[in-house]
Amino acid sequence: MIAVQQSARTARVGTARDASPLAGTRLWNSPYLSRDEQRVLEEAASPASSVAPNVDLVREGYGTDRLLVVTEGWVCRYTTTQGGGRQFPAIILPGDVGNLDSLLFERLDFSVRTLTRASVVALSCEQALALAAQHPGIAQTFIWLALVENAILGKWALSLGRRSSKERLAHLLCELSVRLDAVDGNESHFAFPITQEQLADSLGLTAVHVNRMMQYLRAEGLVVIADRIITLPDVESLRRIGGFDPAYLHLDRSVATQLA
Amino acid sequence: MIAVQQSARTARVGTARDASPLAGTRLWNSPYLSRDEQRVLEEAASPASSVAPNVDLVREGYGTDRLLVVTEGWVCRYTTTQGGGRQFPAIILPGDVGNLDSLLFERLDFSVRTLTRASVVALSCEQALALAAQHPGIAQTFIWLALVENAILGKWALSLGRRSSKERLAHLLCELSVRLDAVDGNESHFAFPITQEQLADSLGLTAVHVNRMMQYLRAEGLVVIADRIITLPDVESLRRIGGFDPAYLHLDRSVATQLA
DNA sequence: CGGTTCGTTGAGGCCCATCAATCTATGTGG
DNA sequence: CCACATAGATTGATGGGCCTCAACGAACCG
Repeated sequence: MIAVQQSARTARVGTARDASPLAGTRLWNSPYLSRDEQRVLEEAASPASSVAPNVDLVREGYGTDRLLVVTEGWVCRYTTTQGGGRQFPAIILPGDVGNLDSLLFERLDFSVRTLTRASVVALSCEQALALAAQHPGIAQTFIWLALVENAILGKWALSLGRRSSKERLAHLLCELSVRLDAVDGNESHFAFPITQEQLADSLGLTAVHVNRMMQYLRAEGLVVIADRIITLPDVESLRRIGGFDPAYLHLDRSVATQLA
Repeated sequence: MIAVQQSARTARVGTARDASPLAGTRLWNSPYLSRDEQRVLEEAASPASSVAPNVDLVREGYGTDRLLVVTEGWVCRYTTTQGGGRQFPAIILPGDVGNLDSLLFERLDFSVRTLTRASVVALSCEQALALAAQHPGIAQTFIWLALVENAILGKWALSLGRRSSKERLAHLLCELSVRLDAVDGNESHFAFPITQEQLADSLGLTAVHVNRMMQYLRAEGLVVIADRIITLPDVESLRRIGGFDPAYLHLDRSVATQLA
């Protein structure tokens, strides 16, 4: 099945055959990098290290001197209110950078935490900044990564502020399917290791209500979940419900077309 | 009154005496720019042009070849749901860039619209990118601008997802007072040209409910509004209500300390 | 002075939170 | 291999925060 291959590909970005642990990463696949710049980045990257689920990689108010590039597993950013409420400003999928902010900021204003077991490649911030200063393509890549994050977060804000719970869930599922490159025709199929409570923290809802909305989507035949694998048999309908238009992910010039 | 001077300062970033229309702008005041880089940016900027209130500068799905730097007035980004719901992912204050995304993206995934009469300085995207490639400080400045936008939006997501309407409003007022550099001791005082409907679109609420929460804050003596000027007599209490901590604005290395 | 925008107020209702219990799956130690 | 513990999913009952609809007042303006 194509879908299975895709979910395998998205679950692990780099393969043993690749020269660099960064291979397949958005940082590495950036359309703004020359071969030379790609090579320079590769050399600066540390080997991947494995991290258990539910581990904080960085805590809000603290900093790191390393950029964390996730190559396997799901990671989140989270922030909390004084009352204990938790909200994810981002879900970080294989290939994404977890803490781009560390490039310029001493202290992060969010925490970064693994949702599943994950593989993380580290890159010295100092070195990354120095490389950006020497190589325009690397600098542009960082700008690009930040702008795409921004675009995604902007749509999350729209969901959080103006969409019903059902629409929010549908929109998030559509976004994940596209970001994981798991859309195959009008179907989508990918590993879905996240709990309903974590979904709730992404959507600004309670786990109980996420459960009910998930049941609704299942009853409509728009979502099938089995063995932590999710199938979206009718992506088009789900997109209509969520008001999802993939344009904001700006995949036109990125990895997707590079592979084509 | 110091407060009045501050509100004047924040309402108009550049002054007639400044050589460049960019003067006072976050782009121009970036801590990462050398004098030389500042000068190069100045030369690339067009003179400021005035725009009426409620005018779209760019529409979602379209693009511009110009970076729009707001030097006077308030501007917003907005997105809409299929049902007509509107949400601001950002409020753009004097000194901010309205459409950083245009640097790299053909089409914007939000619209940019004036809330008040505004002055806008344009900067060719092509030229800006070329300058970023030649001048590391300019490239870092763009990264910095994008990361700060991201940090702000992340906190908005926390508000939208997990804070009550009262907390949301308090948090936004605190954020605006700091971004406008209008905090003076435990008081704050600044021009407040935004309607309650526009506030609602920032907060993911209805105008009716914003009105009620505003009344609540006024009744508590935490907000005073007269002649489109807002006064926060007790910033500390307002921050406690909103769970506001200005760290996420990352002002430590920026304009504020540059002026000191 | 009439029109328009914005702020204000009230009544009623719904979406989603809250609280609590049950069920299932997984894992773990004896 | 079973008893038990734990995490996650599910279900039900109840309530509240915010929305919706509607009307009115106030300020501004040509």
